[in-house]
Amino acid sequence: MTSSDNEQSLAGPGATPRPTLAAVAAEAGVAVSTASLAFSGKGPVAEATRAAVRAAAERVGYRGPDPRAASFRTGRSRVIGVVLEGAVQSAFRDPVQLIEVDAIAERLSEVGYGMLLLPGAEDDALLGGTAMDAAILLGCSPRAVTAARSLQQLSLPLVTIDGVALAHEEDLAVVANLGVDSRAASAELARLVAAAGHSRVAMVTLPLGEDRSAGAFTGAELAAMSAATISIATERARGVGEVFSDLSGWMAADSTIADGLRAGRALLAGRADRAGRGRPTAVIAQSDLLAVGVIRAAEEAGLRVPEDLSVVGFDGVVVDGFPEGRLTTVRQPLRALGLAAAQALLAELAGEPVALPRFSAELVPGHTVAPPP
Amino acid sequence: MTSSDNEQSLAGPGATPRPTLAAVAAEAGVAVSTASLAFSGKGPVAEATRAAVRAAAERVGYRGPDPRAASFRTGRSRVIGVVLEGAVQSAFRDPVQLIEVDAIAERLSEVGYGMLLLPGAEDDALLGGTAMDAAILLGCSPRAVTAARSLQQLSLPLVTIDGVALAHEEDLAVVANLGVDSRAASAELARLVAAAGHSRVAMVTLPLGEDRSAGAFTGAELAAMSAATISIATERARGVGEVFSDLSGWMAADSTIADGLRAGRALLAGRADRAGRGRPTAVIAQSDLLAVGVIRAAEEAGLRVPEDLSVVGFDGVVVDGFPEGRLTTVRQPLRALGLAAAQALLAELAGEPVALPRFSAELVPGHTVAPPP
DNA sequence: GAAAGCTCTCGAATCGTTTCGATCGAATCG
DNA sequence: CGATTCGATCGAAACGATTCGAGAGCTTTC
Repeated sequence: MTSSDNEQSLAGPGATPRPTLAAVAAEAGVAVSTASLAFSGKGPVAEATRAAVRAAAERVGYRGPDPRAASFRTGRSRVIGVVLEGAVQSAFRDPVQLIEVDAIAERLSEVGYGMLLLPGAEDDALLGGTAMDAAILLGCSPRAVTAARSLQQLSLPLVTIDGVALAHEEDLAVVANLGVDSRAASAELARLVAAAGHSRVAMVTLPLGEDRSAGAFTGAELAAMSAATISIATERARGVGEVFSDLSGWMAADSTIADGLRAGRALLAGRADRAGRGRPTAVIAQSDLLAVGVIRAAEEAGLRVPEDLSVVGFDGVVVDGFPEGRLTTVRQPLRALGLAAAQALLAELAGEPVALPRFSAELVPGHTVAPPP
Repeated sequence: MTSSDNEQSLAGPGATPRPTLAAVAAEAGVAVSTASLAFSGKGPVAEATRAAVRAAAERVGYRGPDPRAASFRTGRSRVIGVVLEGAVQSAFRDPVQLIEVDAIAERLSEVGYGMLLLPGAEDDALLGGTAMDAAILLGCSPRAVTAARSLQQLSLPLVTIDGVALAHEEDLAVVANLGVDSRAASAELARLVAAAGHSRVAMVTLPLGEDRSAGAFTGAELAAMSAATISIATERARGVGEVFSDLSGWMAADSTIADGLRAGRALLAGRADRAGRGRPTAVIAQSDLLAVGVIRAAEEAGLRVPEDLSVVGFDGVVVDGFPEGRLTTVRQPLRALGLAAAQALLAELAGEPVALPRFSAELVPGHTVAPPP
């Protein structure tokens, strides 16, 4: 093929109008209502009639009910919206969201539902402008709260994953807020680090609030931010805080290896940190990607992991180019979370009670924690 | 938040029905048709009336026309489908598709269109079951051809990106087949490698056909496969073939760093390849991810790039953890391709002529090619 | 043999919006 | 001042499916 076959599609005037159920009914010599019943297999229809309708449909080239008409009549469009935190690109650079969305798509397509991907843009016009039956919100940015309100006004069933900020909005009636107990899982990891004997520990966090600018923080600064905001990052920080108080560290702008590398370089630079302590012997990162970045920084600095530096992550995802199972982390049941989110909405739409399992993170011991040198 | 607040949404019986335009019209004391005109801003409506209608809408809590009803009436649902090759996860692990989809989403959301993500599953039920106005097909798997036929039957405008296989299906009337000239770009890279003096060159290809099992191939095998199939991989192989005939190499199962690493290990194992030649001095990889994997394999084997081994890629994407601009490759205008695909469909839907720019790949010289040792 | 109970089919209403043609009043023009 | 035009508004007709209640033709039962 060459660059761009500017092939004018001349489908305009010659386009045959899509055959309707009325045409099928006429062809089969039955009423439209009967044709509908026969085709959908809902009502009591004689086998002969059913066959006749099917044959007629075949003859006139009927390919099933027009989804637009059907969704108008039934009030259901068989589409579920997934509101991302930001652009598609940034959302899907993160394996966590990627796995969740994949699981959602999988479950939805099993039952013939479509997935409408909604970049969490500033503009909520899309939310009201396209038909959907329910929505899943990923993450817990302030934007998600806005989106949730808009969607709520349209009285759409809502489910969030990791929507900690939304869970605290009293007036939002949400079907479910899914997610593991980030705080407990973080505490568990922190205890593991403490048990190995570390005391000079630094933390690499996800963005703590709206402000996405990266940089170092002291324990006091972290405490102030944690008090003011509710987010996944502050939840996890609180968990670590149960074990290590007054931790300083670095806030990353995003959950990427590159950000982790930057964080690692800053933390391992050798000079004392802003609180006056020496180089940390352990780093608690709030995501696996960040942790891998920190490990890369350690290697750059000639430090061995875990002999010279212990590192833990969070999420339990497979990081490209990093041996699976090596990193000490906790594994979130991301696929299960995605499936459950989809399932919860499908049940809600079907009018069935929504039964939600409990989700918990599982410790992955790995090989990146050892006693301090 | 704890694991799973099983918060029963009791919105069922108490749910207020969505206010309709009729309610607004009644409140404002005008006809429904006038209310529609006033609200949409289409017809000639007196300023006073418009204001009255807006005020009435505000009072009754009208939040714009029901998208289902509107799309039923107009026959447009303001949704465009994007058919992926496989699961969401595998499609979006590839930065190439990720950037394209991101660009599509961006353009669509600018004009208030939604993006329906359709995993290219075996089942085409979804394609006919949910309302969309047009579709974009990514990649050129055999599955895409099937999907294209289904969508064509629904007389939906179609655009492909890198749909070389589809471009050769005579009976498919497609608005546009977008993509750079992969063959020419590959030839350009191959000439660059040849100019550096290489003759023992191996190729790492993307899956050549339906068969996705990885493994080594000889020149003859490659020729046979190229003759039998049309795909991005065979196109690029042909381009390289213009410069180096009878190239052997390795077919990767997927465009990932891990697959590139595997390929590199196999090719650099030191023993002669199946055609009896020694270790290659240059590797032409069909994607940047594969190329980075090969470079990692070279490092593992203690080879320096480019001093001991030259490596080129394809795509021009930023690979996490690899310095931007270092890899010798060609850059595809991926964002532009995505934007153009969306734009082409929007124009087609608007009945405007579709003007497509020419897309060409741009050589990124990089620093991974040098004369053979 | 009539009443009751089936199974199958049908007609009609309905969903909420957009759009087309008609109408009505006021302003413009000759 | 009457004829014409134009802008603003309205009523009604779609769009295509689903669904409900009614009824037609059976068979079963007393």
